[in-house]
Amino acid sequence: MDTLETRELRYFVAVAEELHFSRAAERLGIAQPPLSRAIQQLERRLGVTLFDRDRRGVTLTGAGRVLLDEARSVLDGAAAAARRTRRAATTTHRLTLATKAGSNHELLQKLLDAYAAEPGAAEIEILLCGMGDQARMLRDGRADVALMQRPFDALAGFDTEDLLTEQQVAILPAGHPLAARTSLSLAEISDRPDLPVARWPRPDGSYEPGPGPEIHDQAQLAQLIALGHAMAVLCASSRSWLWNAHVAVPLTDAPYVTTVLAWPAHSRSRAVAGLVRTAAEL
Amino acid sequence: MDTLETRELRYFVAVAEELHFSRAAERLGIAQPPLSRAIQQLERRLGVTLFDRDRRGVTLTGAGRVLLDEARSVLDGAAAAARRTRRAATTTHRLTLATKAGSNHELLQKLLDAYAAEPGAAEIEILLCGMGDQARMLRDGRADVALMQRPFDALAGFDTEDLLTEQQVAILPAGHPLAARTSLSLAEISDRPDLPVARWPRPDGSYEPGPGPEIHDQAQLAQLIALGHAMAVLCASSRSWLWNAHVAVPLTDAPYVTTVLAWPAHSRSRAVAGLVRTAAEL
DNA sequence: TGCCGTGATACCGGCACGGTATGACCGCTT
DNA sequence: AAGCGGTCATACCGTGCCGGTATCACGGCA
Repeated sequence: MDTLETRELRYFVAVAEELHFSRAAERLGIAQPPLSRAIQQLERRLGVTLFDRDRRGVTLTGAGRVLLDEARSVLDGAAAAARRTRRAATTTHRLTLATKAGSNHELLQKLLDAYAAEPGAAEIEILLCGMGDQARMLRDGRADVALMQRPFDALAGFDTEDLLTEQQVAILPAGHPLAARTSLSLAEISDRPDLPVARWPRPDGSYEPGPGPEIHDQAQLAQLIALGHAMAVLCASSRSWLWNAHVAVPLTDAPYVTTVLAWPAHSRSRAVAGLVRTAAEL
Repeated sequence: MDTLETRELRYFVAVAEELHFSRAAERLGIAQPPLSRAIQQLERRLGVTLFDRDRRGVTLTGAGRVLLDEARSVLDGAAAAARRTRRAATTTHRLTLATKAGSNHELLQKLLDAYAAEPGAAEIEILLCGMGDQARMLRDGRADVALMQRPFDALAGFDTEDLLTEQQVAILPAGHPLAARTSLSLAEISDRPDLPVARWPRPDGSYEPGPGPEIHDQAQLAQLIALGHAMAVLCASSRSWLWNAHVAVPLTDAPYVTTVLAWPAHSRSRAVAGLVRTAAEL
């Protein structure tokens, strides 16, 4: 059973994405004939036809679609392997922890303090990233561990340790009528024309349609809420960065949010294991 | 940023496992000098020394240990990619579901029935495997989805959908004094010389030391319990295969067991997605 | 029916991979 | 201390694969 070479997978992905041999070859910086040959060779080795070369164009077969997913995943893994190895060599005994900027400050502080007290603890570097970038950082080897939130972040492919489960709260401008309440339901805060819910960007950078303002970072969100132009739903620990002009009201029927420590599933790093152990004992 | 070739990774893993260039070369079926050269080349390309070539032998550096994990994971991924692609080509529109033999019969039946009723449902092949083999089957591409149990099975690296959470029960021989109870605690059933807890094999095939009998499959377990030679702790749905000579008593303080549907994290197969959707609606 | 554009084929050259021979170095033995 | 066995590195060479150029086969289109 001969194993696939990453060169073949790179070539295959290029063709599968372009659905055009000449353009794919150009993108790869090689000529078209060698590319055709490489793909044929790959198909022969697998014993599977990956493309239908119809007149009027090239299309993926079912097996081709499967291989496209798989190949991307393998190539990402290989790139991550190189990056992680390089990082391990240069920044010895150092962990990079990715976290959403500004969230879960107390929890992070507690984790770092507890870990620092461990014997043989590694230095920890904090990598602040925006909305859901932690998964990418973890996947491509720029970070060793990350703080993420269930059910918001995509945890697929990672190993996790639950750290903290908390209620969600509505963040309102202090003067608003709802701000006086001691608790709220989702129905009460949705579709209010006077106070729309702010919209975060999705992983691909787009926004889902809706009345609320599009926001990019927490500072902007804080400002908008303080001005009375929007409200937001966040987890309870966000209270730590609220202004005087903000009020947090618990939401009784919103799903609970669990903050987890996540790391690549196959990681066997001693330092990661140590951090996870202290996290589990928090 | 040049990407690693799987050939280099294969060579590296061989040397890292043997810690001996000549033996590794023999295992790879090549001569020693080309292997030395390939490793040097890899080290140059990464800009990282992976081995300490000390007198009295070769040892892995820290970065080398990292790369060993990563390389194994990438190679496994590449092998799985080939296998999944081949399977996709030969067994069109067919899903392979791995599950522990005999467990969760009702749940599986319900899932299969519900899925079969979906329009455009794929055929489903059931792959019965022993203790925790599902993870391997899923990882190496022999299965598309699996039924697994939290917290028993290692779910790292998979995407999951919770199906059913249930209590654990103690399975006792009908005549035993404890069998008359309506509930039990873990403390009450542990370390009983008259009725030891049966021991399952671990993933590596070994058994942890203890007084109970070593068992291999469910039939054997059922027999031993019926004979009054052992007891076992299982999840409540195991009741479906109990004999008349067995009694199941709920355990009040044992952790709950969640049966989940698991699939490779990066899978985007239409058929898997369909099965997951129906599973989520159960 | 030319013409363009597509992917496939034919052929060739360079280079990287693998093989053989040998070197450098170390530890062990006598 | 010198010889020996063992290990990895170096030197050198041949070959096979990869990639390039030229060209073919074929379909769509004016």
